[in-house]
Amino acid sequence: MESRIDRIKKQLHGASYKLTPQREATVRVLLENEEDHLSAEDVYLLVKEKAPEIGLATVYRTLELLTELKIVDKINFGDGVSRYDLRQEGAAHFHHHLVCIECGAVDEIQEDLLEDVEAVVEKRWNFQIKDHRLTFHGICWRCNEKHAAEEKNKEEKNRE
Amino acid sequence: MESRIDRIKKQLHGASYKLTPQREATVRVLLENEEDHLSAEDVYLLVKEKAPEIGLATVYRTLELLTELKIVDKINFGDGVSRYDLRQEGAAHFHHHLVCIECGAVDEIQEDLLEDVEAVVEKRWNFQIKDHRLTFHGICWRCNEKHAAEEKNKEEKNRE
DNA sequence: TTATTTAATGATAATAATTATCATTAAATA
DNA sequence: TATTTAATGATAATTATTATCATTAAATAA
Ligand SMILES: [Mn+2]
Ligand SMILES: [Mn+2]
Ligand SMILES: [Zn+2]
Ligand SMILES: [Zn+2]
Repeated sequence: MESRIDRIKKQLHGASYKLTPQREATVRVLLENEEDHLSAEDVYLLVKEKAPEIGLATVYRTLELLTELKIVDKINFGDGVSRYDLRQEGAAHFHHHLVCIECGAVDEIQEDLLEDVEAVVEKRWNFQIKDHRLTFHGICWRCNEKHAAEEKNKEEKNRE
Repeated sequence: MESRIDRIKKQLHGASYKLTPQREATVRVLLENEEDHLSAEDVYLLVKEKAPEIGLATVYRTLELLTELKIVDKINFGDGVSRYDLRQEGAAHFHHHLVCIECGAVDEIQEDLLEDVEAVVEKRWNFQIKDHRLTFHGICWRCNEKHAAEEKNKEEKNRE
């Protein structure tokens, strides 16, 4: 974890930026909530708990900077706010997302899965792919299981 | 074209909405600019040319309605505005996009390409896919060709 | 038809996310 | 130490979108 911070520090230095206390606090919040998809406001509130003097503008600026350096990815799930997602270290591409239209959960797919598709796109459309965004909208495994259980229950009642 | 409007009219009626003159004017603008990716404001300005009395709120409402009925898809390319895209008639899923990071062009891929990936996601993640968004970011064929031409030019100069 | 209810519209106010501004502070450098 | 530069925090400005509400159009009932 500390090493992760160190590596991010080096990435910043490499682009001649400093890891100021505010920036570090922001990065820590992102690391501590890696599985979430926080908005700038979300990050701001969490950072404030540990560094109450920080300003919202600084959080926006830091998130913008981290996006520029491809340390985080900015993503929009269509709810009117941008969300920020730590990129897996060394990942060539952004990971994929599963958005549940029933419960709102957002799950992640770290596997690439797109290698073949990208090969086709690069060749057939002569498009040099640098990154991508792939989001599936549908019903998550939790909701699916819940429905299956309900279904089973109903059948049992019917048999009585 | 007229038949396309008629079918949309029927879709609206099927959900007990009317195709009012304002709604029709909005749909026509979308049909006439099918290859574009217009924002609500863009649509508003274009509709105004033919139906100057229309209000911005009505355009927003119409676009929302059309999205609900899956006649258009709402998409966000990360530039802070929602864009509206007519769905291909009878298409199960939204088409894909190629966003050029050099010239800003947005091209479309109508082919599915994701069948295999979706089969994997449905099975391995027990996720019931209803729709998706897939956008590639990179360098478009026009910019690629331009670079190739420049490269060739430079080589020729060198040989002299 | 005319009266009445309902749906849709247009103008505009309100909201909310993001960006810009600017004075202040911290850090780096001379 | 003095000076330049980078970063910050407060807050104003901007902008896309949504909410409100009076008015109009359409559908329906009488
Ligand atoms: Mn994610
Ligand atoms: Mn499109
Ligand atoms: Zn769910
Ligand atoms: Zn291009």
